[in-house]
Amino acid sequence: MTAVGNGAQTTGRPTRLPRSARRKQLLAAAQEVFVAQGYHAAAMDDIAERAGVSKPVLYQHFPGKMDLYLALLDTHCDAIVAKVHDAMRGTNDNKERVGASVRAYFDFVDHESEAFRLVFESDLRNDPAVRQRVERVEQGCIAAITDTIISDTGVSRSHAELLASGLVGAAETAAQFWLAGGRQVPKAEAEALVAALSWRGIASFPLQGESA
Amino acid sequence: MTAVGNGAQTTGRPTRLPRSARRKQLLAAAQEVFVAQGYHAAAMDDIAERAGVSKPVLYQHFPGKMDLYLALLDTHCDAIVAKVHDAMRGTNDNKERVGASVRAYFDFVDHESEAFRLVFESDLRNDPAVRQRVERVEQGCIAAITDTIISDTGVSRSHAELLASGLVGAAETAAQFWLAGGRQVPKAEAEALVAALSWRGIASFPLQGESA
DNA sequence: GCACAGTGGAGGTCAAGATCGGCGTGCAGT
DNA sequence: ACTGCACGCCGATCTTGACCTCCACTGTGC
Repeated sequence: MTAVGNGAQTTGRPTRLPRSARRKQLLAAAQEVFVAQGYHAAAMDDIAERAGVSKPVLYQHFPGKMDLYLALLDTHCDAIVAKVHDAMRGTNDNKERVGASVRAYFDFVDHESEAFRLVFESDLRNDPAVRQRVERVEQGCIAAITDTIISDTGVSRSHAELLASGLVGAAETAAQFWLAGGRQVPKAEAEALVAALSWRGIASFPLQGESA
Repeated sequence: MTAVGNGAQTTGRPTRLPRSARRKQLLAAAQEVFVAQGYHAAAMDDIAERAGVSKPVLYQHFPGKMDLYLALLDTHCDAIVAKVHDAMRGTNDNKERVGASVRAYFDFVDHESEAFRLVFESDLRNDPAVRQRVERVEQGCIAAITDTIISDTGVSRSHAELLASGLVGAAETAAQFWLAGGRQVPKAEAEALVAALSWRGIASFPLQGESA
């Protein structure tokens, strides 16, 4: 049962890989398993088997299961935050910014590896290290949008943060819903729809104060 | 160390409670522990100790840890879906509907027990039974809003679902952000802000088709 | 005074993360 | 080219920890 023949391996026989290549391959295998099963249900045996190696090899590259998970998590956390930041910096047109942000979320979610589940559906939020990273992602995205809202509308920071969190939530949830529903709407159309919803929501904020 | 003296108990000494009262107390203790630690980190010993009883008693009331968790989950899943449904049925004014929905999420999140974490931050989404329930919540909320959107704007169902998911995500994320940030904004003000964002976003949809 | 019911602490089982003695392969030196 | 070596890999194992049950005690009603 340590039999090879899984898709992630280059050859069908146990090959001796250079250190870095083996590491990358192990990360890829771990990601597939974590995404498919979640952290707790994923066994180190599963990951090793998926990679076509034995457990000791895994432990020769990573000290433990958590380190493996955190390595993957860090990669993708950085990715989504960077995408949102780029969306803010890429233009000065706020409507464009909203569109680009929404696209960022859809792209992130639409990536074939489904790695977004590591961030959005982690079953380890109770672990401090993971919690910190996941919260940092949301805080980071919200902060980027918050700054733009403040400088362009003049509402208070706490209000702007709340608005930003709403926009982030809309994009995030809609993107995940779109994917889970089987892409019933073409991607560009879905993005445009959510962008329109968000833009119409936020656009008129500078003009009139929010009354109770 | 099995000493009593925890807040959840009526008396400080081992008391003989009627069946249903004991069950309710066990559920309350379990909820506190699950909310604070998550499913995996919560031990049955912790729950029993929290309730001031011994483990056998716990197992006389619930067959296993999962059953206990599902019982709690079901309660709160029903609660939030019902709240959103009520928000839709309570009025015919769509602006009011949006406001009531947002309030529903804020109320749900603001409940002192923090039970919303069982639904929104469950570390058991990978378990089929739990996944089904959590997805059913989101689907249920989205469906209720979707129906209203369809009947009042005439957009296609798939588009309406996408819009509804965006609104749900905005309310959900904003409510959680508001709470996590320490209620920096008064509740009514936060609700009004998010409601305004959502209403401005959705209100103009019947008038003009969403162009690309 | 006595039977009884229900509690409390100690233990079994099992799964999963983390590790040790063989093995086969490629290489260097002569 | 042949032999000894060193290194990376694998099968089998250990241990921990958490869910789930068994022996002694206590308080009560007759």
